[in-house]
Amino acid sequence: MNSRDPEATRAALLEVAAEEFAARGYEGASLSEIIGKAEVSKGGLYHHFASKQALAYAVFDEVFLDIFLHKWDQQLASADPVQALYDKITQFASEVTTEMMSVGCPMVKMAMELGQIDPGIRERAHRAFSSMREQFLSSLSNAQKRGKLREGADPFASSAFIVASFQGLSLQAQQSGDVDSFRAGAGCLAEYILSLKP
Amino acid sequence: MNSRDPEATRAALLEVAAEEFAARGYEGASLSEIIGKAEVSKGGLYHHFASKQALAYAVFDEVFLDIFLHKWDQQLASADPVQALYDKITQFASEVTTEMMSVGCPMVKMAMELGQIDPGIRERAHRAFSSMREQFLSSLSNAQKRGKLREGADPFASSAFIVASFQGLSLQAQQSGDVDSFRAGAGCLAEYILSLKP
DNA sequence: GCTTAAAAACCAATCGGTCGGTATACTTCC
DNA sequence: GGAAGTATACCGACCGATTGGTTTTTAAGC
Repeated sequence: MNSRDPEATRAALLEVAAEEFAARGYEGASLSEIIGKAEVSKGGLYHHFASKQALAYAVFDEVFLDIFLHKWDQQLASADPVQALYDKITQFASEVTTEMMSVGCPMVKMAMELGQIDPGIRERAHRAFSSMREQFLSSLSNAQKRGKLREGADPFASSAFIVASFQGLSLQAQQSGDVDSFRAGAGCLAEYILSLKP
Repeated sequence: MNSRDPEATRAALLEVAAEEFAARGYEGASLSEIIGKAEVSKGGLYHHFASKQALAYAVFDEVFLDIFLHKWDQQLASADPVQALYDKITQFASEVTTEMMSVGCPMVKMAMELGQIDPGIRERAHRAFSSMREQFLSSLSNAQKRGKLREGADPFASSAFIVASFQGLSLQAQQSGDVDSFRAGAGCLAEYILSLKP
């Protein structure tokens, strides 16, 4: 990586760092390992990032956050988001394998490890969840206006519940490794979503 | 702590280690810090625990697991567990404060950090979730026999869903710090639980 | 030729872990 | 019951390795 291409160098560092942080956590990840895999020297890393913390912030903002915030884009943009969410979840539940479950969301993992310690991460996590909730709220509110969501349903509450439930199911699946209970639980969630239809 | 009381020494180490692991994570916690707060020497620690990993296993088994597995004891042992769960969740949602939300379950945190890396932790987490699911399943199945759970309900699926949803809500609350959306989400969960009544 | 990306050597601090040794307690034997 | 021997509990100096981070040097590109 001595081809003097700053953007490529930065991107390589960001990519490898994201892998390492996701796999070993913030404290567990070592800069030596990162620069080794990215084939960048120590000086190169510290030219682009002021500290390990700054690197983590960049990974959070530029890698993890994107994955997190665009997970439901397609469903929420649909003309009938309730139906789209139902379809996606039932489909996902039927296709899921043990390997898929073991991954987990890197954003959540980093927020969990550092949220209590690092105000910067806490703030970022807060913003991320707020954004996702707003996405759902906006989509479901519009759906309600178009008559695609039951009149009595509370879009705000439903948003919070759906997001949290899915996250909980994923987390439990990841830590438990039990496909059957994930499928069963996801079935209940799908059922709940269906109950939101008019 | 040179009063030669092995059990007390061990207990002190376990207690402090639990705090440190919960606050800073496994990698973030330092043995020097732990022995400092517990007022035990390095040799004392390594007399009781073979390694940092062994200490973490002990904390998991003897501290975190208990908290995790007995959280719903009272509700599940009730004559009408569905109603008891509903009551507990609505009560909790109404009483919850920002400080309470920021804690999070230490077992889940440790499982999240080490589950992908350490087979011992992965196995323990798997057992923990299985146990909790079995607790719910057994309680709900019995309730169904006694006519306290709707005939058409699936105790297995409902167990998985309730546990996962509550975990997801807690996690989102912890990372987001938003009391309102937790309350709203918990309201939906309570509503779902109520729908399981005959 | 000046700026800047990247490399390389280097730093103090801290990490988990080891080890020789000491003080206390429990057994054993006379 | 007291001496001797053994096991346990604990101490703290020390270890090599590694950590995140800094400084110095090299070299590429407008």
